[in-house]
Amino acid sequence: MRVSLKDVAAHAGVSVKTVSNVVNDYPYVTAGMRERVQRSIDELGYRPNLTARHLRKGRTGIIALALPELGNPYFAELAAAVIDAAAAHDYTVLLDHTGGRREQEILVSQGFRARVIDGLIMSPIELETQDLRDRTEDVPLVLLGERDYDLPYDHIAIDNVAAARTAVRHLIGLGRREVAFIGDRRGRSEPAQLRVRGWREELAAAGLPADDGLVAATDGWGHADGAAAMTRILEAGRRPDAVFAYNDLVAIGAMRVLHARGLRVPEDIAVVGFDDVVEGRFGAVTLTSVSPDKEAIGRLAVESVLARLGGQSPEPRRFWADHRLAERESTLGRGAGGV
Amino acid sequence: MRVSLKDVAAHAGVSVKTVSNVVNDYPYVTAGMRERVQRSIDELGYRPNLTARHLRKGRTGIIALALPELGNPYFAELAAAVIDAAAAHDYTVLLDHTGGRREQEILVSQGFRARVIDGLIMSPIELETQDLRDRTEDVPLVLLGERDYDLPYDHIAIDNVAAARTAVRHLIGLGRREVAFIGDRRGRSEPAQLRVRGWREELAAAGLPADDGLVAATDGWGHADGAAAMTRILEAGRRPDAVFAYNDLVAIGAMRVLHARGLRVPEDIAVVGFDDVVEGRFGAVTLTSVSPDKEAIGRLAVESVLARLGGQSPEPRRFWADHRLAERESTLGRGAGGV
DNA sequence: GACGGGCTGTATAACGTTGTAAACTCGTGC
DNA sequence: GCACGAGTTTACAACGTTATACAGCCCGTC
Repeated sequence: MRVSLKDVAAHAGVSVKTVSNVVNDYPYVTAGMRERVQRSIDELGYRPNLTARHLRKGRTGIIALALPELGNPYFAELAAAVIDAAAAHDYTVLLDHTGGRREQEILVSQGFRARVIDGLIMSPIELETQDLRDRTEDVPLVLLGERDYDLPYDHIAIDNVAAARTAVRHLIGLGRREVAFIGDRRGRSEPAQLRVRGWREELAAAGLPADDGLVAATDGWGHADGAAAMTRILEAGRRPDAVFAYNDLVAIGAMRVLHARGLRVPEDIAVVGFDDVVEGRFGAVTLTSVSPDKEAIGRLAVESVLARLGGQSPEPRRFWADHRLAERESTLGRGAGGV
Repeated sequence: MRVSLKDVAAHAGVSVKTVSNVVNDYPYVTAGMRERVQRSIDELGYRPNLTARHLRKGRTGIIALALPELGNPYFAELAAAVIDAAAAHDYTVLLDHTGGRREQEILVSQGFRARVIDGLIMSPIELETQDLRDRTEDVPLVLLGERDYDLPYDHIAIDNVAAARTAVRHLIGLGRREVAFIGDRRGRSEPAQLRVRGWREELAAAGLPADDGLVAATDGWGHADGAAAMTRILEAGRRPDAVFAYNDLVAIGAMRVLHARGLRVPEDIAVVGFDDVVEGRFGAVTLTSVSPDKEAIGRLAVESVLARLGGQSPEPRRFWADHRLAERESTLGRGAGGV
């Protein structure tokens, strides 16, 4: 069995609480006593049992981060940001993946990790407002990604409509007139809808028609989905001169198809992605992408969830993280580009 | 405050233990009693406190997985495999990232998560044998990735030398004679050394010289490292006809440079990567790669660590997971290829 | 020289759960 | 009518920790 406070106390000939005091840097311990206890601690190799400590304290020091897809580097990079932000507050992150499936998202939001976590940060894909309304769990929850949940939860997002408009404006600025959108999900995803809306608004602002034949829906948001959607557009006889993709993976999948069919990026078709993942910086054609401030998102998420730990319920807030457009070869006009 | 067994017991007018028995499906509970207690549980919305349960039971139901880099899709995909395998045993995975830094790896192996996890699966990069010998923590540890630690820990790996030989043999089979290796780390990484050894052995077996000028060291194993190393080789005036990269990211970074300099893959230079990440299947030129059986690795890792949970210490074992060569365009010979 | 007050250390009781063992409730057999 | 045992429920202790409250001690003060 392992060494507990009791063992150390016996070894040093003091009370359990005194050892605890030394461990916790309680001020009223004489130097001599501190040293004597410390020696026993070192000798026996004592290390505190966090489970017990947290049972007593009511906190575990762990927050969960539920993401739809670890394989998507955007989420991996976001996870790194959250982990770092949590570490700055001495918190550890328990990573979950939901696969973006509603079933699983409900389970997680209902806290099937019951009581082992202090808070939950979740990036939902299919979760519905009603699912959250039904939530009984009292562990603080913070949502990532823009959704119009009208619910008392903090929310960290970037302005998807504005970001999409930035991307489309950039394409139009290159002289493109037929801009396709790849990665809609037929109403099952709010972020996708918002990006489509931004696409539509910006086209309208430029006096261009928003052609629904150029909006391609996908099942998921991986490389293969982008490739399939691009193929579908081309085989329908359409030949847009620009593509705005839901995310970088979709964009890269689409570019793969363009390349395979001999269409040049950006000369024939310019492409803009979303997320600014590292992968987009190393293809044969580097990818222009909307770049959300992942560090800010991670930091805000951790801070929001920790702020609610005390049990206080401040007004639910919506935080907007910044984004910018990282311009690269896939939309190269007269110059610019690079990594 | 939250609902505890005590509250439910009071509400139902029974003892705490009876409620516990109902919760745990203890067989000797009458149907009537079970129903009555269950009603109270539902009414009060009771949910067990895992911290307390685990303090009592000595297990937390959590295993940690320490990986060097979440941003590398190989590790993300591996993590998914581990999470799935753990879920099959009702275990949850706590994900750590060490950044591949020795300092951090030591910390993790020494269990700074002290007592909150039942076991640890770790994929070390810089960790030394001595660091593990100094390990005092008694949480079961399983190592991923091939290292020649002569230590009593289970080990899951693929045969790196054999895998590297397969890759190089494939290149030689295409008629290539000058095969570069990109991604050595000057003795600081055992897997890299083993892959270099495989490269060397296979060249020797084919009667070809192993030219050290064609072995490029890198600082890390990301896209940028591959790009930098490839640039160095070319600027040294070398022009190999094939490249075997430490992993896919390095390979993709190298291909980016080749493309930028107008060298064609595979016509001028064939490329083989390692890990078979999804990203490699969607570049302009799809990437041939050594494909480790990630599901098997995840499953074996979880099973090994759980097997040691009881405190028994069976002989440390070394498990070999399978690998195969996934052939794609970057080594296209006379036919073949595809996704 | 008794008294008050700041400094140290300790005994005890929790936190919420489950294992152990004992106690209670029946129906059955003699 | 009573012992017996199988079935059911309970009291208690324990997991390892920390909060609370208190008991000494030393010191300076009146």
